[in-house]
Amino acid sequence: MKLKPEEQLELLKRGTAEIVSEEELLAKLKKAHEEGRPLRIKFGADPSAPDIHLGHTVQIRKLKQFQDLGHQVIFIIGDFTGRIGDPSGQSETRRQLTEEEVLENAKTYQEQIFKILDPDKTKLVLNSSWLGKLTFADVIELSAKYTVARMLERADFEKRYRENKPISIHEFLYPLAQGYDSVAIEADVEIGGTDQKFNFLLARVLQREYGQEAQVAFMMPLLEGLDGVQKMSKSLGNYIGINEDPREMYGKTMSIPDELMLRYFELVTEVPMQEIQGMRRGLESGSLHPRDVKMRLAREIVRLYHGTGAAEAAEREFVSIFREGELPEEIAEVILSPGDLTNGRLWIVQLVVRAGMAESNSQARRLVSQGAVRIDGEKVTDPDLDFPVRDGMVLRVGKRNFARIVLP
RNA sequence: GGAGAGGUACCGAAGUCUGGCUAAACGGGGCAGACUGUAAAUCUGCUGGCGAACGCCUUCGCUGGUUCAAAUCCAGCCCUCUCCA
Repeated sequence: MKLKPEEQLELLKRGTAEIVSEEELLAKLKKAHEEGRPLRIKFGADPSAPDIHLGHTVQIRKLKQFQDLGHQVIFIIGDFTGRIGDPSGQSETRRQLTEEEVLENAKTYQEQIFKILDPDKTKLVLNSSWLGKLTFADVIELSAKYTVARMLERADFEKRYRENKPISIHEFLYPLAQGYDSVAIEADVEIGGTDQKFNFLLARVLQREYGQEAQVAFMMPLLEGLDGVQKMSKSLGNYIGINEDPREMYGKTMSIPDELMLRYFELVTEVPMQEIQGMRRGLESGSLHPRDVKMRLAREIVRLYHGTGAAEAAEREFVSIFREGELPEEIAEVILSPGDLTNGRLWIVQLVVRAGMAESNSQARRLVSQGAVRIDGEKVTDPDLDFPVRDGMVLRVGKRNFARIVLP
């Protein structure tokens, strides 16, 4: 596909938070077009978290878009910078990963990103391959190119400085190292979240210092997670992973706040903008039910990672469980051993724990007394009850946790 | 190097002077229930462990001490911040 630079720019602008600058990007696109060479699109990934979720895909899909327009993606695994730890708020210096771990993670990354990216237009590299070679003198030279005052412009540094929280010297090296990556690979464009703006801009300064043309900083919004407030992240547990089970994916999508639906459509699906605008109007006028729009969203998302069949199946099951109160088609089995039972009975609290639905007896006890526990649809509220166990009975805790109890 | 402030549960933050009534106020977050569309808003309950408990065990930076009793008093150590040099 060979689109005109102006048309490329128009497509690429979808969903972006900020581009520094559009003019520069257009100029680069034009130059690439004329010279018949692809732009080098940089993307840096954290080496320690190879579990890709929808939040990551906002950026990865953008990379894909560049690829579709004929450009080259340089996917950097930040194994070296990972040792420093991105100074985002309170994050601490991370444990240094072993080489094996890094390679293992890199492999996992590949498996996941190539669900979206085109392997032929993706170059996967480790930044230790150049950062690891810098001498102390090189590092001094590098750090001489930026000042403390400018470093403190970075929001989280500034905040911590103002709040009298510790900032370690080595944290200053992180943006420098990341910027040096751009120099090392001669990046034309760097894509990432808005939280990376400072680092991206710093890279521009460094590239010029090292005699290169500055990269375009291409910032995508950070996708809010299931809670609708905080950014999607694994540690907050508000994420939808692209490797998740279709049903989970579908269900999780249905639980996002309504206000986020259109944003999700724009950022994590391939639905054309025009259609999304149509949905917006439909929602505003009331001709579309928010629930139906969200179901479409859930379908789209599942389809991208599991295919149309799985998406439809997930939807059917969702409707049957949550609208019609049926049981899921597949229920995880919990196998009890004869020794667990006394006269064919098991303490209800212990049953919940054994099914992995509570971490302690106390927690399970609370769940029972709060009415969260059902067996074969019957609510059990007495935490002292010794329940007669039947093979194949279904335990339900809360809205979404099911287990089939199996006796050997 | 000197002076001062501080380290409390998932997070924030009281409590420390005047030891016990403190598994530790309050807020946030989380979980569960009601209502729903596994949405939002709202209301309610729970939010260290132990097969009842006003019972026992573990928990207020670490280690030790005083005491019948310590988050609270004492000593040493570790860590953070501020000001001075």
